[in-house]
Amino acid sequence: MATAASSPYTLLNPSSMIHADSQAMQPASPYRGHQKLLQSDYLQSVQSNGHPLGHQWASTLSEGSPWSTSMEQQDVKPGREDLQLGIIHHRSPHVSHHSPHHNNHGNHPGAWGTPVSHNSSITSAQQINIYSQTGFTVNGMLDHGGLTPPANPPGQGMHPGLRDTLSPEHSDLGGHHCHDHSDEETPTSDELEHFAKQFKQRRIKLGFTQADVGLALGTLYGNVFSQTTICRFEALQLSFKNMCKLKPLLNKWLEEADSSTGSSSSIDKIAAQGRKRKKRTSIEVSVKGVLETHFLKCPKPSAQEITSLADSLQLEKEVVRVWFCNRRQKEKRMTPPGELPPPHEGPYSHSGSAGDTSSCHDL
DNA sequence: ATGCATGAGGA
DNA sequence: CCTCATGCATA
Repeated sequence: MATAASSPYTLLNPSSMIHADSQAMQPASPYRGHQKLLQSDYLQSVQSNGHPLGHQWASTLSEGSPWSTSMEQQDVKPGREDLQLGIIHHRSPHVSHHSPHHNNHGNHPGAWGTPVSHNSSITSAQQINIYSQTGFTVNGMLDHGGLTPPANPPGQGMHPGLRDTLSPEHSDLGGHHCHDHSDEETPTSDELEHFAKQFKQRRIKLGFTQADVGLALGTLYGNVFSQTTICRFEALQLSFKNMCKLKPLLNKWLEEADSSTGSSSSIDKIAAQGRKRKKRTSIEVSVKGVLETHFLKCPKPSAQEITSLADSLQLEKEVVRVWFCNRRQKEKRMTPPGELPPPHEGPYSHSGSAGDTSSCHDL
């Protein structure tokens, strides 16, 4: 049960509540140009390492990483809200200094496929940093009754169109570069991985949960994050860009948490999104299998294919479409700490010929 | 920790 | 429609 007719929304027009407007319909290749490119992209990556994009994230097993096996740390919260009473008052003298060692795993810059050389997001992040440094600590910010508006949407400042195409040469455009900040330029995958690992450890050490951190970020910088996001960050399950964006924030939090051992987490409940969320549809394993099979054949099925697929699987079209979207995202993120090496071959059905139109057929 | 979902932005 | 960042709900 709980398949197609499980959602209460199914009673109505599934699309009536969403946005069933007739939008501009597009032929077939909306993105990178040609599907062929896409396909080769996928195939290439898969063939390269066995996993897409060939991210070598989990290649850091050199130093007995404590974050793999059975490291179970869920809720070790000593009482963050009541933390004002019996708090952990043991701050480490100096534990924060990462060794400037990098480049060891044969990792090349931009291992994530999309080397974002310079993100405006980073820049904006730095802006908020200085902003928050205006002079109030965690304790000092408790008077947020009036809610001091950071008044700056940090996450919105990034434009996905900044693809650096030139090498780091001495290109003088107009003579404008006068920034001498500490660092946080563009962390490498290696740095990110290390940071994530350290972050997790310290977080646990301090007795904070992932959710706590998410909320703290909100009170500190105005950007709330959920447990999910923090979790994904620690697990390196975000895109490179996303990781880069979050790192400065989390780093700042670390500093704060470290310095203010007697901090009081103020919980801000600004949740007011009266949005009815659709019940999570549970897709049966067998159905998932079918979907995965199709995904291997064609990661980006057309609307028509989705429709027919949904029909045969007795699922809503939206569900199937979303499933594919999520699947693609999953493939895109970096290799999870789980392990890499599946010596297997993913897609066993190579179209073979060189003159493949790269169009998904088969119906 | 993850699966399905929403939404903004983009071509 | 897609990608991408993010999160509720859940296993």
